[in-house]
Amino acid sequence: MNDASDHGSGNTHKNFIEIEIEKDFASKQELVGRTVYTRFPPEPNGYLHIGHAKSICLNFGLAKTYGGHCNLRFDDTNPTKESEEYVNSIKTDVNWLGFQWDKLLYASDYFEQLHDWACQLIREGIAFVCDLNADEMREHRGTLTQPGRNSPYRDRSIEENLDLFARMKKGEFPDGAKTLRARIDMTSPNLNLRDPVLYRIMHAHHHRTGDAWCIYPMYDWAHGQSDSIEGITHSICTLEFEDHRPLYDWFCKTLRIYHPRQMEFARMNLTYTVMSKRKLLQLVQENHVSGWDDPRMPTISGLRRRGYTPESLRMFCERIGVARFSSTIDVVVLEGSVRDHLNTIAPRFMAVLDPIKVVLTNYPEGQTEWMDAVNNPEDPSGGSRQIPFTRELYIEREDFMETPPSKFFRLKPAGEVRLRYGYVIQCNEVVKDAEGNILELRCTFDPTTKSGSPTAIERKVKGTIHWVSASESAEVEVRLYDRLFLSENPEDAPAGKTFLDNINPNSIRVVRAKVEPEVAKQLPGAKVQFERNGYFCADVIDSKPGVPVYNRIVSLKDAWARMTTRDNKA
RNA sequence: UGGGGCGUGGUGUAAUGGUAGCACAACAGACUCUGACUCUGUUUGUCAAGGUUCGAGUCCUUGCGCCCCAGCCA
Repeated sequence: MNDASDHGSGNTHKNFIEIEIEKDFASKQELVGRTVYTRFPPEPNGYLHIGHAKSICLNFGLAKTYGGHCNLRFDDTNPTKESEEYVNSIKTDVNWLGFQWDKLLYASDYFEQLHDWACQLIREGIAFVCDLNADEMREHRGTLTQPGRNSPYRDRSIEENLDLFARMKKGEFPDGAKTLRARIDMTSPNLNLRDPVLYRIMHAHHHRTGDAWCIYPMYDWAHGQSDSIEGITHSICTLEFEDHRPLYDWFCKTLRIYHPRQMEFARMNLTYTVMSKRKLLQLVQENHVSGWDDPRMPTISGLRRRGYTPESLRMFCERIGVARFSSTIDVVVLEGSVRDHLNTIAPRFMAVLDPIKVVLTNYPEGQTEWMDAVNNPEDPSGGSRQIPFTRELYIEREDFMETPPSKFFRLKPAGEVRLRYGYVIQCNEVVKDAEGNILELRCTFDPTTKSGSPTAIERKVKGTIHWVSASESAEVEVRLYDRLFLSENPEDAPAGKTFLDNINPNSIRVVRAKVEPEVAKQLPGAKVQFERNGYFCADVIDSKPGVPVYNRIVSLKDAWARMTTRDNKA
């Protein structure tokens, strides 16, 4: 067995699941000669989100760590909520995250077997057909503090149960008319054991089995047995299924079939977003976002479109760890992960998001110099490119201040700043309109300071800013995304309000940016860094050939912004 | 308030009963033609109270707090 400690990215200790797995393999007779077998079992009733990524990384990661296998199994036992669209999106997302399943399976593959096992239980007198309707059943179930009462149909004969169940299967009864239940214990303090429903009648078309069935197994009746059939050694799920484990165990034991071990871990919460399927659906349906893959959504498809890489998501899952404590992860951990990955791979470009014109009064009109610029300082093999330098340029509006604070290293009246890969310039004049708005900055450049020249090296200036030629640049649409919600926990809204009231009205800002020519040539999906701004991704949907539209994935860390906001607060 | 879980710095996550560590964040400094990256350093923690023990985050007792369960959803 391999050592679980080598996951990379710093996290060298084992989590509690790995520890338990190792104990099991060291001590359990039935595991001798076997390897770890896990499964990722989504219901295809929606799009996967970052919380699922944690489960995917865990299940597939365990298999990889221990040289075992992991299946992708769709828990498709409720045809009214499921569709092939979701099946396909889930397959895409799992693969995109970088994982290959051993087998692609469906709970519906086992419908026949599950049905046979149900008949077995009936024949053994431990399952019965119940005529109680939903309301009556709820009433008989009791409450958290009061025991339930036996169904009046609990003691039907085996023959009658067999007959009734067969007729349920044949379609003789309408939806809801009858259920098949296990005879366990209506007084159990665990509500899951109070004669749970095994089958319900649903005259619904299933996306895989069509109209072959009109009775469908419940989750509890399907899940453990599916694990068992597949030879899953460790069935890993989230904490809310903990109360179901006694049932899971009871079914395996009662059916006398291979018995996987269910283990639960805490699902993740993320600050500044919502994760429940219902709320995500609501955001989509009420058009608060453009769709499941809106770049502001915490869905895998949204993060992918935003520009997150599989590597960054895996790194994130590694960093947050696995435990049984319901934690809330600060979204900065997610943002930090994508920064760390993109820093190593993203080519650098210059882009001015909020341009202000600079005229170099001593620079020849009509002249263009091609300046050499490094593509990625983190990647020596990345090479370099040429950027046009001209008399008229754009710089970022916030890189100039007329009356700056003391630590402001950028351009100011009579001050000097280096233009990255260009020259050192000095600001001589601020041209304004009648209202006092700055129209342009008139500056002079120092010809001895050309980037890369020997004379440039001696010249030290505190600040370096990015720029783009006014005449030799392109213009692109850039979408500046911010967090979708204003509050850390959008769900805790004041009385009478909902999470929707916490939506950030400025979660997207669209600008036209001036960019160096190369930026306009990037292909959809390209991930780049706009120097001193952030990481950006050419949108896969809205970019057209030769006309990319950029999404801001995440800004760069900004010590200056931190410093200024802190001073303002003080 | 029946049952099941869970409480370790700001956020996560470790620690056969034996020096409370790691990551992220923050802060300070160094470096810097990205106020990025990198490097160095620093701050901050065992829910509480008792008990057992030479020694308790870990074991025991009591209390407090949080999460999950009353679908013919998963």
